Amino acid sequence: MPRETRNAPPTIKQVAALARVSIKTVSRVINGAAYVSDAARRRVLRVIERLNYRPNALARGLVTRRSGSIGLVIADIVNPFFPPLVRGVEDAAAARGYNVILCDTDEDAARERAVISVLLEKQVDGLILCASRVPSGYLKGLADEGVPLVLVNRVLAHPRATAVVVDGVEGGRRATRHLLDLGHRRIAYLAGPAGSFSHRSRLRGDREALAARKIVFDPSLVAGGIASIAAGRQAMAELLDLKRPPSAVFAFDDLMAIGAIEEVRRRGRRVPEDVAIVGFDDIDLAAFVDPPLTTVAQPKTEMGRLAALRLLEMVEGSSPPRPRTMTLTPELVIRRSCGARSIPTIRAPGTPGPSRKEALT
Amino acid sequence: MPRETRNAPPTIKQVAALARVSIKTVSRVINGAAYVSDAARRRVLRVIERLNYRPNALARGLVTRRSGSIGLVIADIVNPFFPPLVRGVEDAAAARGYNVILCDTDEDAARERAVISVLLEKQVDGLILCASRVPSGYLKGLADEGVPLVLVNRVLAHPRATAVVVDGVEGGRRATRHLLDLGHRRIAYLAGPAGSFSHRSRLRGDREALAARKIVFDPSLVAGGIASIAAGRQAMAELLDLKRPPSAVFAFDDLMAIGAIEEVRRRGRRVPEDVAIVGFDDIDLAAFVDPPLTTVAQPKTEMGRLAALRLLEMVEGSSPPRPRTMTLTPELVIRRSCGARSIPTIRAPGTPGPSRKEALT
DNA sequence: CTGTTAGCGCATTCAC
DNA sequence: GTGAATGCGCTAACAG
Repeated sequence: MPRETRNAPPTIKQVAALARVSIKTVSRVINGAAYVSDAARRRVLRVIERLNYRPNALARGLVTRRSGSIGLVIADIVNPFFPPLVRGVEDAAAARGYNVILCDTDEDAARERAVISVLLEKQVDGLILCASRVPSGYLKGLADEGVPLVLVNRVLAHPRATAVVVDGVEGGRRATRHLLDLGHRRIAYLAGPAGSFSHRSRLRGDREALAARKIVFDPSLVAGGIASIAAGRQAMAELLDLKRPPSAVFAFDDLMAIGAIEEVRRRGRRVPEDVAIVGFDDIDLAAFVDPPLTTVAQPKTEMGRLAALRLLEMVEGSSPPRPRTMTLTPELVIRRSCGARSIPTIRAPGTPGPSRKEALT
Repeated sequence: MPRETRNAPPTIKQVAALARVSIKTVSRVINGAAYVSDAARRRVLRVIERLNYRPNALARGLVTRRSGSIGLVIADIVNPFFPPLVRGVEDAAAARGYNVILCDTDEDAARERAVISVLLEKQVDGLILCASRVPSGYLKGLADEGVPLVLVNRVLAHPRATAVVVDGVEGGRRATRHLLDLGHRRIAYLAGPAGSFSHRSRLRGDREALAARKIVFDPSLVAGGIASIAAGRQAMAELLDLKRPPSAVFAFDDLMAIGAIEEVRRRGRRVPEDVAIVGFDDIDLAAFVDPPLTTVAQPKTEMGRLAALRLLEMVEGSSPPRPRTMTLTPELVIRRSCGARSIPTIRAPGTPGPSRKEALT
């Protein structure tokens, strides 16, 4: 029997009345705690069933100071890097009875602050921040307030903040070293967003690998600044227009690497014969582009899972889990965009999963 | 000055005290409504700033009966079909001040019921259900309760339910007709999940197109049942093992189509020369696989946007918007997996955007 | 094992 | 223009 407006949902009071018990008893059977006589419990359950009663989580949260929701802040769910990560946190959260409120920022610091603010008003029990672009001071302020906080791929020097990062420096080193091992000497870097912590560390790894081989870093071999296919294409174009174009490029992420491949081929040149390309992330697409992309894989789902697990430890436990920063080591996945001896079949996306290593902070 | 535990956040009461006004006045300046003297407002604002006060949305929701959150239920965020859709609803929701709580069901009806239940406990203001697998009766029950409900790619005969669907029958017709126009007569169908409404309509479109050309539908030319690359590969294998294998296949979605391409090539045969393949969805990957996939495009972001807009109309307005079912027409994107005269350059993903048509219900 | 009494933080009648 | 009182639906002490 449909009615005109949203029906007033049944309350715990009505359930109690119909079951002829006190409110508290109903509360007890709902929360499973304490002892309730079997008879009473059965009556209550029957009424709950009949009324289709659902406890109001807002009311509950108001008193318990727990909303049962966590906030997940990412750059953009359409960026293929994020779905696996989101899924990882969702699954871990759901397993412990939490929901996730998802917010995209497009890497805009102002929007990030705004969504964090709203999330906090909604009384989320904690926050997972990916691709965070707000100043450290702001983040420390949150941590000082006592907001459980987990950062992904960014660290924060604060006793109450926690992070899950994959070692971007090492990833950059491995990428560039791979190119060096293949004989390349003019290796370009397709830069990610200037404000990005990941970008900085990958670039650092790149320079370290170069330095280790006594190759001087050439700043003219850096182009880009936005992580997208289009930007990768554009940056590659600039590089190709150089008097002495690079023979290889290490891209901030797979999206840029794919754009770079497109641009190289658009000009009638070949990958990897004319230009070798390494990406970063190992998004699903990477295995399917032509040629399949050699890339530094991040364990995305695992990162999400770990971030959620650590966050919930902070929420439910007392002190932040140790080590405060959990560092995972990324792995080079060799496919065909570099001309190295490649594995025979296309690697199924997400199969091997990079190794994991914890580092103290 | 960090403390050990989460600080007790400031309340409206403290703000009122420090600003030397009543609670109500604070409430007024926060909600922007009613008149407040400039002096009082300024004082309040200053205190809010100083205390870093954030109104407690749970408490507010308890009294207003509005949580400011909507529930978004999808199959799996890792399936490339969903991110653009999710982004569409997120953006539309954010623009009106709503957050979205995301839940994956993996197309499991029991899990779907469970997440819906939790979402309702959290007092979401409405629900967007994609890839819904629960019985219609259950959905009608929700609608009867007065829960604002928008279904995506599924319809529900109920005066208070609303839907955004892309015409799967027409999509199927276009896909198969395209193959027929290319001269194919043995056209297989890679089936999606049996419980899927999208699957049923696409299959129907396929059969209608066949019938229109007086071709008898051959049930042995149907394989599959799961929407994934692996399942597509598997199903294609079965088809290829037939005494009389098909010369073309229409796949339930792009993932299956990509799996099919892989299997065909694994056997040393070519796409489209030996087997022509059409997919459905136009996920980003489709433009990048080799050969680029001809597919029936769904306007994913737009679907999400419309779903959110309609939901919020129901939430904030009185009656469900008309037409109750909004039908979008999908468009065939011709690339190279069918051997048709294809467009010269790779179509940038998501560029043209299928046409839109509303249909009354 | 069970009921009674207080609020949680806020918005909302009313008066003033 | 503003304030005091009431309750949203629920949990948490405490008795009993």
